[in-house]
Amino acid sequence: MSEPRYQRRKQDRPQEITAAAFDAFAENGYAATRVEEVARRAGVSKGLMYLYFKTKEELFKAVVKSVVVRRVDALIDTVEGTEMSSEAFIRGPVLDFMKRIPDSPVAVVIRLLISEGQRYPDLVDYYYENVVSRGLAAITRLVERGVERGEFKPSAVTDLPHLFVAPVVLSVIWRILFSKNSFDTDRFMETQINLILTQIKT
Amino acid sequence: MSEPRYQRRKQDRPQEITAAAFDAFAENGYAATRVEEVARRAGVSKGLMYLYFKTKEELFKAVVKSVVVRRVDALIDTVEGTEMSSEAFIRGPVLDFMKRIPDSPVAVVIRLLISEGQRYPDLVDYYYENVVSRGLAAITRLVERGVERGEFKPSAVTDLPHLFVAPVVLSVIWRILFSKNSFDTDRFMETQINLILTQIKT
Amino acid sequence: MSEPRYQRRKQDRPQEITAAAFDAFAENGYAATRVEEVARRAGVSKGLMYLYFKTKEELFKAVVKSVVVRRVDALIDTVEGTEMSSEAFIRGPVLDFMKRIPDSPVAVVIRLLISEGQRYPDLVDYYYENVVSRGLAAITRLVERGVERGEFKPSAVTDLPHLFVAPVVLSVIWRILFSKNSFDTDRFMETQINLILTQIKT
Amino acid sequence: MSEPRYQRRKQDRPQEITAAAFDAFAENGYAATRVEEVARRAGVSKGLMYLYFKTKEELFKAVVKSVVVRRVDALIDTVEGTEMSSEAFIRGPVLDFMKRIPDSPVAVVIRLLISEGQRYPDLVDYYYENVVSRGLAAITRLVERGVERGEFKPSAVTDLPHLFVAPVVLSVIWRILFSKNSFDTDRFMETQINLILTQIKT
DNA sequence: GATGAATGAGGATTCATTCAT
DNA sequence: TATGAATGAATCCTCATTCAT
Repeated sequence: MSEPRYQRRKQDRPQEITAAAFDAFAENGYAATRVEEVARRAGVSKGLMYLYFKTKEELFKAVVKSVVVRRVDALIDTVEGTEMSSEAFIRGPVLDFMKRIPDSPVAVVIRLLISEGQRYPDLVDYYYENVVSRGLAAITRLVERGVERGEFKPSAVTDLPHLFVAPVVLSVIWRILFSKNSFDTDRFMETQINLILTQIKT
Repeated sequence: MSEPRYQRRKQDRPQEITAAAFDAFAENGYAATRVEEVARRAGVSKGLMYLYFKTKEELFKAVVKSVVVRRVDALIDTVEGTEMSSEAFIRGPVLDFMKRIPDSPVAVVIRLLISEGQRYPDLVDYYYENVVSRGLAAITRLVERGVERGEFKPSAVTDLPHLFVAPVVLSVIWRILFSKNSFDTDRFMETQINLILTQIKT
Repeated sequence: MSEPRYQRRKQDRPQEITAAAFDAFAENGYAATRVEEVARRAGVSKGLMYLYFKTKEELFKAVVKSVVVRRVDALIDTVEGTEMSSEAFIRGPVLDFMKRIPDSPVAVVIRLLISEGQRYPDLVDYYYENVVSRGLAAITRLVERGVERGEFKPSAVTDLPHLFVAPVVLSVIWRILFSKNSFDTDRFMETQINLILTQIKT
Repeated sequence: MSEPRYQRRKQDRPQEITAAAFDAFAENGYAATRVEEVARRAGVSKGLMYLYFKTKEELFKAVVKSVVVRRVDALIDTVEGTEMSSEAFIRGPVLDFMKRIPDSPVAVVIRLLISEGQRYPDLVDYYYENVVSRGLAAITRLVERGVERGEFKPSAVTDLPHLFVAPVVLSVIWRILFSKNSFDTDRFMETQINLILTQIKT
């Protein structure tokens, strides 16, 4: 009947724990989440958590690092590999990717970084280097490729990939804070992309 | 350390305390700031603080509410009162206002809301209604006025004032997280405004 | 009827707490004594202890330092100030002092130092310099004075003040460990003093 | 780190574990030594340790009991068996034995007993009966034999074998606490033996 | 027998809040 | 009022001990 209350599952534990911690942090934030609560959600004892993560801080860092990275890499790879026109690529995969972010774990991580980042500068650095910097570089590359191919004309947009990202950031923050006053973030992003492309298309 | 400079008058106390709390929260976040630290900064005893604010939460709410509101109202009033063309108004006062936000207390409040907002929904509501909603309405009105006057053509921008705000939000978040990898947020906002105006101008 | 459960007695607290801690450490040793237990004995809350002593370790150090020092100084002063013959001084005040040690707080401190000293080398150094080294120097001085006065002949005892101290140390350890198999430590010390004096008297 | 060198034989396990525990306790004391650390040093799993010693306390008792006993017996036997004069025996084997104690495991056990003895009175009793009491009896017997043989005259020393032991105890404590301010404990013990023998020789 | 993953009671420490002065 | 000493619930973390494998 009852589950064995004692199971050896060394392989899966770290992920189970970070997953549980992710949920807990997402709901209550880092400071307000008790280690015991994470353990409970992971179906594990408090002590076991400390076998895998030396401190609550380390658990936090593991949680943050466990999210995102793969997704960015995937997108970056596609940029180079695709046969699509730059515009089609932006209106297609890039926009899709952007639209998914506000509902993805990324939004949670952004919230956590904003809340706790000041105390974990190395974590912020990690994120800047692995996600932000590479993401922006990918967009820049995409625009440059459009220029090289004669699809786009040179413009300020080339050094301001932030223009593409701005509506995503606003949408994420909006989702975090004002989910009950939602607005159509998809259309918002589409409109911004339109603005940009209209401007730079040859 | 920092002795109170003069004998403070009682009626200034609450503001002095919220100002001290604002600084402390700005530096360390809400959870990591001790009530005692706020008292020390305000040059006041812990006990006295509790005379003005019944709990740390209440102090937090007072801090958040103490920021921003006046500024938004001022801008909103100007929209109606001005003789300037809509474009000139946007490129002038509005853009100036936007540029100042990332270095203003607003950035701090945004950080605090993102960190702690989940636990204080009424505070988020307060902000939404008094700042966000009214700010966006003001932008919408501005664009509409441009349309009425024949300066702008009707477009999606009318119901997406968020387009104006997006670069501000990104800049704020950037300042909070990546201040050491700064980029030219002024030029960023100008470029976005350009994008929008180019599109909607008749 | 009931004692007020909340009393402001800033002046006395540190001593009350170290006194309570001394008793608790004496009974159970450092590691086995809970901070809460010390607080209970001091009639004080756990939290208050941390107002006066930042950690349990610091409390421990304060306890150790609170004992002994005055006594050693007093004896040392007397050595120089007295008119007594060296022999009379040794058989009188010195022997009395020695006899009292095994039942004094010093015995407790010695036990604590032996138990925990390895982890607090600075505390051991403190004791060596303030108690051991000065105590031995005082004895050496006493013997030298006897030689100068022609009461004693020069001998190995001059550089081995430890000979005077050895029975005290054994008595202390005995008291700590074998109090239920007590032996006459007073007579033991007298006999040792006799041995020494018989040997060095002119 | 330290791989077990050979496939150990089962019958050696308990001794290997107590030896490892002895080293660990010697370095860090009982309370500060983790069972896991002992297991690691013994090249054995934690679980296996609990097969041999039901609790950490039991292991501690085994460690304490594993030391010393044989040496005392050996010395006691020699007292009766020897052809040497009492003085020669004391200045020879006995003094040698004494000199070796401060650097021997006995010093560690003394420290452990002083630290933890209060909680393990049966262990202290065990030590008193098997080591202290018998050791002192052996010295008493030795002196008595000297008296019987006309080498020594009757004196207080007969019932104060502690006089022989005192410098050993001081040396042990000194070694434990002040090893960095070492002094010549060998000469110290010799001088004490000299004092005693000079006094009691016929 | 062995292992070491898993458990959870126990203990140090923090800090918002109270209240005697 | 004003103070800051005093309180104690809350929470992180450790480590002896157990037990599935």
